[in-house]
Amino acid sequence: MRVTKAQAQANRAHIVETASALFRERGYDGVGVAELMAAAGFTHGGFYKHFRSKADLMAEAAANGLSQSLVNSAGLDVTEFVNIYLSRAHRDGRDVGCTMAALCGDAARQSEEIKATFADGVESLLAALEPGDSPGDVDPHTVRAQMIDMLAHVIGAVVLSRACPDDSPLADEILEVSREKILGTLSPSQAT
Amino acid sequence: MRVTKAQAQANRAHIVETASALFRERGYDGVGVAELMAAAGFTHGGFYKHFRSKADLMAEAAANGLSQSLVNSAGLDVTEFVNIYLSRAHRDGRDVGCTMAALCGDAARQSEEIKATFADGVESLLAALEPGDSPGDVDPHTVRAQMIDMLAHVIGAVVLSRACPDDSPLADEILEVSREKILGTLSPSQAT
DNA sequence: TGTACATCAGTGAACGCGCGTTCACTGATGTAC
DNA sequence: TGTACATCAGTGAACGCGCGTTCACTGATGTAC
Repeated sequence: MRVTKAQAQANRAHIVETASALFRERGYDGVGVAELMAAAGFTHGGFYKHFRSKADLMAEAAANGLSQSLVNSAGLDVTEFVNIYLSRAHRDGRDVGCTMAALCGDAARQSEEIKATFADGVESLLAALEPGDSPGDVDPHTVRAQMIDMLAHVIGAVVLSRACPDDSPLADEILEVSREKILGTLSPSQAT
Repeated sequence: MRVTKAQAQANRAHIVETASALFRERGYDGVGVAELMAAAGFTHGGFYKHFRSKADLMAEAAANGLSQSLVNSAGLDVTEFVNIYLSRAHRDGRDVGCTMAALCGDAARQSEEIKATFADGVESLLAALEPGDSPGDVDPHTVRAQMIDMLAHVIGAVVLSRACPDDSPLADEILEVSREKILGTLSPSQAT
């Protein structure tokens, strides 16, 4: 039953990606090792040939998910980013969506290692986004503040919207209202 | 070992409050029935004399915690609310802080009943806060939109800040930047 | 290039443990007369 | 008001179950000669 080195490496990566999606959908406590390995197409025993513990995988899955978000949004104009982030599709697609939005509530209760991974994810995302056509303020300090605030804002809107019942008017209202307000903050003309 | 009807009722309320604090601190999956009852000063067997299941208690604890937030912030001017909400003290005191900020990430994966409880909590909070000295727009629709957006915004800031390592500069930066931005949005003069 | 042996990714049963829940029991409270 | 009995909040042992983790085993891959 031995497998090629390359194949083993690919299998490992596949497990990490499967875990990343499952954790986003059900939370760290909501997915067991056995279920996870089954979802990835393996039996659970082999898990410890790849990872020292479930906690190790959690950290790796977080890093993987965060860098995935990075890839998805690198070079995106802030306006595009906000529109995608606050779409119903993103809110309803937890497993393929932003790891921060899906797991930052859980991350707060996890190890310092995982929290550090999240903090790194925030910094990377800030660096990857294009500030867009801001008014005259190209002061890096101001731009960074604006980006941090924007990120907290969109995450809050998605997280709060997800906490409402499926198909509830309030869930959609939160998304729509926040999108308008945030875009208004970003564009040169201070629209409402 | 029987106990006065009034005492039993008080014990029940005490269990709900203990649960509300513990769930906020560790999440719904992070606290077991036995540990919870011990924290409230009882043995675990008696739990089912008060609640049909752990899920039932979760819903009740959520409702209790949300109405607690309501009491704490009823009649508060929005500016005061934001200042308190985005304080380090609130971020670091999960167990005594806002249930929405502590558990909305978890709520998204729970029953529709719990989600409905959260949605009700949002509506109640919106009704309880004083809009403050907004410019000229006393249009209820506009005020409501502003309040929803503000709520998503502060929750996002707290949740994201909590996902960063303890005492990390970024955690504090998120809080400070967001506070400035949000207060700027609320006050008549559009400060940065 | 071919043969002999070591390696190790993957398998599936088993481990101890803590979970949510049930149950027989206790004894003070509540109720009926 | 006093007595006899039913109720039921709280106790603590026990239940089945799924969890994270360990282990002996398999057999194709990798390596040494």
